[in-house]
Amino acid sequence: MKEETIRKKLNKAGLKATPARLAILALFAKRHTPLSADDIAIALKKEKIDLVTIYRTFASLEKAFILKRVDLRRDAAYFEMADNHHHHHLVCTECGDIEDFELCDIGNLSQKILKKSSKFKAVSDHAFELFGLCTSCAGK
Amino acid sequence: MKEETIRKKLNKAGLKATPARLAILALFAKRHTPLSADDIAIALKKEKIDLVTIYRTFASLEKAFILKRVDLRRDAAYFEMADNHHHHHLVCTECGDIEDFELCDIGNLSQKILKKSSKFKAVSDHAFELFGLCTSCAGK
DNA sequence: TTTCTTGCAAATTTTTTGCAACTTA
DNA sequence: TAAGTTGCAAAAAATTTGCAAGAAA
Repeated sequence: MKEETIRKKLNKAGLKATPARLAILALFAKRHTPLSADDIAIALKKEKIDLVTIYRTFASLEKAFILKRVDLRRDAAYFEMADNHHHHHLVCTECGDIEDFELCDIGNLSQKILKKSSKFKAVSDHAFELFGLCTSCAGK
Repeated sequence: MKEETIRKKLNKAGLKATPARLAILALFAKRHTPLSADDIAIALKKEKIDLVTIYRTFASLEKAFILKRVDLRRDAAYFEMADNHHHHHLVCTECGDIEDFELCDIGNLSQKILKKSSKFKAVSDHAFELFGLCTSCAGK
């Protein structure tokens, strides 16, 4: 993703295009896998971005729907670009390896569920991840 | 759930039926909502179960498939009885309120996804939660 | 009695807050 | 310049570890 695109995105959200945000978003755009605060600190150690800044960036970009949280059942919080083509993850419970998949019928499903619900009025997002064994871990 | 049932479950898993485990599982059986370590410590404060014990109980019961982890996008880890009728959650992003739903086609879906996968051999579990607004928060 | 569990203290790890200095628009 | 951001230090919260004492099978 071009820096210009990222700047526009931030702008539209009313967020300033600071070096930290640009670097973090560029990293998310380059890597197509969920990243934790620590992952980012390590990958951008040359840029020396404070962990606090990374956490605050997560918070502001999540609120702006630029990043989205991904549940990997790990210790730390993971995020991903929100605008990538809609997809979810197969997660290996043994080695943590991740594969994306796009097949996701959940838009329909969630409308059905919402209709049946007595307490909910709207659904804005969903978590959908599959946990299992990758070929190499299953072989062991 | 009767204590006898719980004892059997633990037994079958090769785990000892200690007071802490019995109390924790009884609580999970009574409340039908996901609970964090803290929730349990508070609910069972009369029993004075150490937080460390609760975390260790989570670990052993999760491994034994007696408890399962639930992703609520909160700060702490939440668990639930694993054997309850299969269900998932609508989670209000505003107030945290939870409603269960049972409609879940994911068994089929995950087989389809697995077939298409190049790296995965088996899927043993899935996370599927919907995030949105409950009626009362949507009204605000 | 043997093995598994617990509690306590202490350490780690993850995430958040306060505040002054500094950038971006 | 005004509003939003960052880094640093410190705190808070969540989770884990070591070890000796205690309980279950």
